[in-house]
This record gives sequence, structure tokens and C-alpha cells, in this order.
Amino acid sequence: MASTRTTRRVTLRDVAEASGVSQSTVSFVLNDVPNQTISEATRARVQTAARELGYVPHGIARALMEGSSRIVVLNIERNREGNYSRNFIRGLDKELALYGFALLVRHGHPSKSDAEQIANVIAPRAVLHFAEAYLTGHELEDSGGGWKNGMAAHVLLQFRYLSERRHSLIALALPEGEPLAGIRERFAREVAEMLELPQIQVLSVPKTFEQVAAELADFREQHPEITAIAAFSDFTALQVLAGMRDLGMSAPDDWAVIGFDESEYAEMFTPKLTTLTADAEGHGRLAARQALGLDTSDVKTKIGRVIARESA
Amino acid sequence: MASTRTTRRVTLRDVAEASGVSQSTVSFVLNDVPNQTISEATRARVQTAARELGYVPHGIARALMEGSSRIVVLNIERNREGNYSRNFIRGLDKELALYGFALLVRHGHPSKSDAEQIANVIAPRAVLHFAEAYLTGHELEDSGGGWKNGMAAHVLLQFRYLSERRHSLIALALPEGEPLAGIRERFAREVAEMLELPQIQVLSVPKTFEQVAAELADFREQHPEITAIAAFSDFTALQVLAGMRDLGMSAPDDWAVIGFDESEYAEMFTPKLTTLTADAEGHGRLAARQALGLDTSDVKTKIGRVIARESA
DNA sequence: GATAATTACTAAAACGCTTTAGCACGCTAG
DNA sequence: CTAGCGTGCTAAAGCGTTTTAGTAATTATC
Repeated sequence: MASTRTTRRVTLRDVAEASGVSQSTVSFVLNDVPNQTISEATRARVQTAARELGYVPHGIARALMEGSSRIVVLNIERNREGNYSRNFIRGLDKELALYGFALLVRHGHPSKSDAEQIANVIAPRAVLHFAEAYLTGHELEDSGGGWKNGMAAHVLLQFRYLSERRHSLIALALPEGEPLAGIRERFAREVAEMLELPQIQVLSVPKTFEQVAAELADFREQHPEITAIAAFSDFTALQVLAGMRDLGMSAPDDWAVIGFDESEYAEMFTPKLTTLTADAEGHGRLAARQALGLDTSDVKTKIGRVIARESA
Repeated sequence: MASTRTTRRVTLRDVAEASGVSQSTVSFVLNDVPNQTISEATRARVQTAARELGYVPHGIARALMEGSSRIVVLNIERNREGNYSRNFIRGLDKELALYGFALLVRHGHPSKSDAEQIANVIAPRAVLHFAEAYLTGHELEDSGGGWKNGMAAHVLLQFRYLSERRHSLIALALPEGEPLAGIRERFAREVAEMLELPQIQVLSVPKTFEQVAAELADFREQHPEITAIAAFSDFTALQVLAGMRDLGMSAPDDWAVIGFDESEYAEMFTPKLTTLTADAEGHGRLAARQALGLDTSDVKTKIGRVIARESA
């Protein structure tokens, strides 16, 4: 039992007293401060004392000194729920924990005052935005006929899968008002060019479900040549599938539909949605190291893969 | 332009100097400390100075003094995504912000060391667990033949809706391994008694979709009298619906199915899922005030309601 | 007219840590 | 023999608050 009375914090001073050195020395030892010459004997004594007393550094005090706390904030929009973001968060969280940092997730669109409040209350080391973090670090990494990672790679997987199934006239289904839609489209065009596919079309999918079928009907009329749809996410893909059903169309015959993100709803749908997995956790780890300003070269991320089901 | 050189923090001391009083006085004024006699004139002077200099209290320093930071942590399990939790978080966040607190959301199951790390890094004022917070404050509030709020009220809405449609032999669909399943079942039994319905049955829905149909077939065989299913969540409800489809059953004829939480997938499904809305944001506000130890009596939460669609 | 109470403030300690400056010692270089 | 340097440490300042204890001046009490 380490505690004497009501559990009082074990402080640096306690460790110092127990090991017969000054606070500074304890701090130097415990933080492995470079350019400090401290004998092995003292080092060992301090470490033992710290362990025995069960010393844990007080993050708040440390933050006061250092100017910022060991917290990283991730802002994430309301509509970004799903496997990808969940695993991304998990990876981010785990990797940050390795370095003594904690992840603070904020949901919804952060207002300016909101962000300021956070900054003043906890002084985080870094503030991430999911949409940006998702892209960062997975720039177009051309490694022999493709991209290894990230959004561009995901589009590549979708298109390649579709083109292997003899689809060349492909439309990209993007959610209306999606901030990332622009960049996805850009990647899609690059990918199409790389695979020597004809020019792609863009289908903008309304947010409210009632309007989806009408939009789809319009699109079909304007682009009767299209045979396949690569969707922004599984949700978008399922919206398309549901809209098609209302129009009496069926996948993959009328349109082959492929999603992205392995939603748990994908296989419950009729037809079962063909979709993509991605190493979101790996991307999260990457983002963590980037946020901390660490070397990212040794983080290995796995390439995504297609989960072939019925819709394409 | 308030800043002189590179933006240095405006501290209490700066305000003190500017208004010609001591730091203590500034602190007393700005925090409205009771039992301190400070003249109106001084008060005004300090406040003006603070405003003009753009003083914002440094949360970290404050936390060091107060022993904990103005942060509330919410732990939420991975599988609790959906409208309800989203809005709950939103309400919690908003309400906490009103009192200068920030919400820190942690996803996944917090391990012990995880929780300790958080405690040491940021010393939060309170730590909430979604599953518990969801129940807290919505105890059975019997107010004239029903419950006003919370889980019990939601079950009541489901059962009442079903019984109005001449269903009296009802099964409760609970996700396998759901920690909250037990309490939901207890509430369901109480509600059934209240509505003078026969004893309810429980259908345990497997996590992996492949096993759902088999489980459903089993259940149908054992309880052929059942005509309606009240599900734990929309996800569970959709699992049931998808399983029924695989068995060649259809809703609402074979079983009437009602969900809970107004998932965005509910109306994309065939048949469209009948479900429930709840004032999750209100419940979040309630939880916030509870966490801060404030009076909760003036938080008004709205009663949930049924969104009738096709499945029931 | 002396004592007590109230008003209006201030000084300084404390929270627990990091970090700079510096001290004492022994050793080497010139 | 002295200056300079590396080693192994310590003292103390400082981060920005809150809060306790105290002080000086004024007002009330008998």
C-alpha cells in the first residue's frame, strides 16, 4: 500500500526526498534530459524511488511549464461516422498514447469561439481536422503504377475493380455539400486517365433521401451510357442503391455500384453492397506522428482491398 | 491592436498593472468571488482593463490551482454510433460550454491504464460513461400513466404503438453482448405489465450478420405466436429485417418491426423501418448539468415520438 | 473616547513541474 | 601553477492562477 492517509499525490519532491537528491535531478532523470551528466548510480536510485512511490507526473503542472498540454484535439464533422473514421480515431488515439498524449475528439463543426475556448481551457499541443488529416500523409505516392495509400488509392481500387469487370463508363457519386468532394473528383480524374478510361461523370447525391430517386432518374436520362457508379462512401452507395430500387433499376445489371468503407449496413442491404476496406487505423497512426512532428517513415500502412459482394 | 510584439499572453498581472490594483483583486473581481468587499469603482476599472487587454484566463494555470481542469470526459463504446449518441454528445457539449467546460470524447473501451493516463494528463472534472449517463436522470418518472423520459419511456412508446396496431405478443430484439440489454429487458417487462400485455419474449440478435437468419428461424419455431418485434436500436431492427428477408418473411405481415433512433438508413431499407425519435440532445444537457453537480430541474426534455413507416 | 467591526484592498504562499544558472570538485593543458 | 573544462549535481526562478492571512483606514458600538 503506497498511500499513507487519504491518497495524496506523489510529487517530484517526494521522489527527491526519498532518493536523497534535488527535484531538478529527479526531473532530469525521469525525463531523460539530454546534456545532463548524472551518474548511473543516482539514475538508478531515482528510478527505483519513483517506481516504488508510484510517481506519475502531473500533466497539468507540466503543461503550465511547457506552455501546452499533452493533448491533441481532433475535430470531426457530424456526418463523418463510419468504419473509416472510427478506426482512424482508434489509430490516432493508440499512437498518441504511446507518447503520453491523449486524444480529445470534438464532434460537430467547431466555431471560432469554440476553438478558442478549447485552446484556453486545455492548451492542446495540436489541433487536427479529420478531413485534412485524412489526406495528409497520403499524398499521391506513386509506387509502380498506383498509389500506396489514401484517397487517391481508394479511388484507384474502385475504378480498377470496375474496369476489370468490363465497366469503362463510370460515374462518381458524391454527396451534395461534401467538402471533400472536390478533391475526390480530382483524384478520380487522374485515376481515370491512368487507367485509360473515358472521361468520368459526376452524380451529386442529395442529402435527403426523398430527392435521391428523382436525381438518379435525371442522371440516367442525361448519361444513358454510364454502367457503373463509384461512390464516395458506403452511405452514398446505399442511397444510390435505394434510389435505384425506387426506380425499378437493379444492381449490378443496370448500374454496378461500389462503395467505400465497409459499413455494417452494406451486407444487410439488397443487393449486398460491394465495397472497400482501408487501413484507417494505420492512417490514424500516421496522422498522430505527423501531429507530434515525429518521423513517419517507419509507419507501415496496409493497402486497401475490395470486398466483392453483389452490387458490382 | 492589443498585442505589442509577438502575441504574449495577457495575464492577470497585466490586468492588475493596467488597473492599478493587485492580482488578487483582479481575480476576485473577475471570478465574482463571494464575501469579498470590493468597491464598484474598482470593479468597473478592473473589468474594463480586462476587456481592453483581451484577457482570457489560462485554463491550465487555473487547473493547477483548482486541482482539476474544466474538462468533462465522455467515454463511449465503439458500437454506439447513431443519431442518439450524436445528439446526446451535442447536447452535452453545448451545455458544458455554457459553464466554461469542454467535452472530451474518448472512443472505445477505456482500459484502466488509459483512464489513468487521461486523469494524469488533463485531470478532468468528471468522467462520464455513455451507457450510464444515458440512464441517469431518466429514472422512471411516472407522470400520469407513463414515463416522461429515457429508456423506459422509449420502450413504452414502442409497445404502445405496437399494441395500438393490435399486436400483443411482442418480442424484444436485443443485441448479443450488449451491456444495456439487461436493463432494457427489465423496463420492457414493466412496460408490458403496465399495458397489460402478455409476457414478452427476448430475441438475441447475433453480431455477425451471417448468423442472424438462422437465429431468427430458431426463434420463429420456438415462439410462433409472436407477431411483433421491438428492437433495441435501428441497427438491430435492420438486422432483423434483413434476416427476415433471407427467410422469405416480410414486415409488417409476418412480424411488425419497430426500431429506435431514427437512423439515416431506416428509410433506405425495404421495407422502410418504423422507428422512434428521442430528445437525445436534451438528455445530453441533463447529463451535463448532472456531471457539474448543478440543478437539473429546469432542463426540459421533449418526449420521444414514433416515426411510422412501413415495417410496423 | 476606546474597542470592535466592517470595508477595501494587498502580500505571499501554493499548485507541481521544467529549466537556467551556477557551484564544487577533480582533471588536463600550457 | 593557473586557467580551463568536464562531471555531477543543487538552488531557485518561473509558468498563471486561486486563496489565505493580514493590513490600514473607516465606521459603528457602548
